[in-house]
Amino acid sequence: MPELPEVETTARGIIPVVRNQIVEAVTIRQHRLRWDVPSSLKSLIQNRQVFEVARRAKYLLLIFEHGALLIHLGMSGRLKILDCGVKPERHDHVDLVFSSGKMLRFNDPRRFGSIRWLDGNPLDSAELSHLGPEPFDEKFTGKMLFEVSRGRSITIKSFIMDGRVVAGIGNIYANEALFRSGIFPGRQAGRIALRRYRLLVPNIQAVLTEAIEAGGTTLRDYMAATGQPGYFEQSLQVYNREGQSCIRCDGIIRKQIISQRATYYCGDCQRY
DNA sequence: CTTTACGCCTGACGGC
DNA sequence: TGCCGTCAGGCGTAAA
Repeated sequence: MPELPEVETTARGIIPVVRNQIVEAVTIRQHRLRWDVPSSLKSLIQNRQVFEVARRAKYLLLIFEHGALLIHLGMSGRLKILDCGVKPERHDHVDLVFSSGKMLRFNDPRRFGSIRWLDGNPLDSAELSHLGPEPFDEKFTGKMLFEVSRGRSITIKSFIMDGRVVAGIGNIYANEALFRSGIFPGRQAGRIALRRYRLLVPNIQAVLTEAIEAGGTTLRDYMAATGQPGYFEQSLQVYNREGQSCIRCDGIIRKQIISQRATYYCGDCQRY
């Protein structure tokens, strides 16, 4: 499900309910997520205060004084804000109940998501320290992408979806940013010129910003923690538009599998 | 080192 | 109506 804009929307949605709140209770109905939910979770966070909510790549962080809860939504995960006492539904795996009477509930049908505990400063953890810059970080520039890509034969689409290069770009927004930049997704990253990377970076930032402002993209089951769907689907220019006409030229949107992932592009304005 | 293929899971959908 | 194959927004790991 969620890429950076959806995780960011979720983070913003839970801040009013979670920040500065004390964890009163923890319920784990299903331990088996992508990684096992630690059985020590309750003793780690009960009666402790969340003092900040953050996002890094597609991870959500509930930051405590002594460590952080690292939440990943995988493909189908979501968080729900509810009043405590609401009966659980199918795939409601973990509840965090706060002393305010509100509850954060993790639901994930496919269980590709995860909830892990990180001791100490989360940014120093093995889980996060290998990540590249955030797309809005000043270190993320066309020049940087150009330099890091020299000698790489990987496709440009896989390259920008690699979290070690830049954090948080998933399949939908990789497709959209490459379309906006007129770059063929299957082109080798090492064979793209500096001026084209200088075009790509602001286009990545623009599509992510617009998607965040629209509350994300709801294709199947994505919902913000507040229960609101995202409205960016209607702004998608290539994703899921196979066979339809290009919004910019007379071309037709094609679909091709690149690096095992559905890839959409205009056959006319993304030639190389 | 880089690149690719493959699971981990459930549910929705289309074809027969 | 039901069965079966395919596909889905992520990502770590193993293998090449």
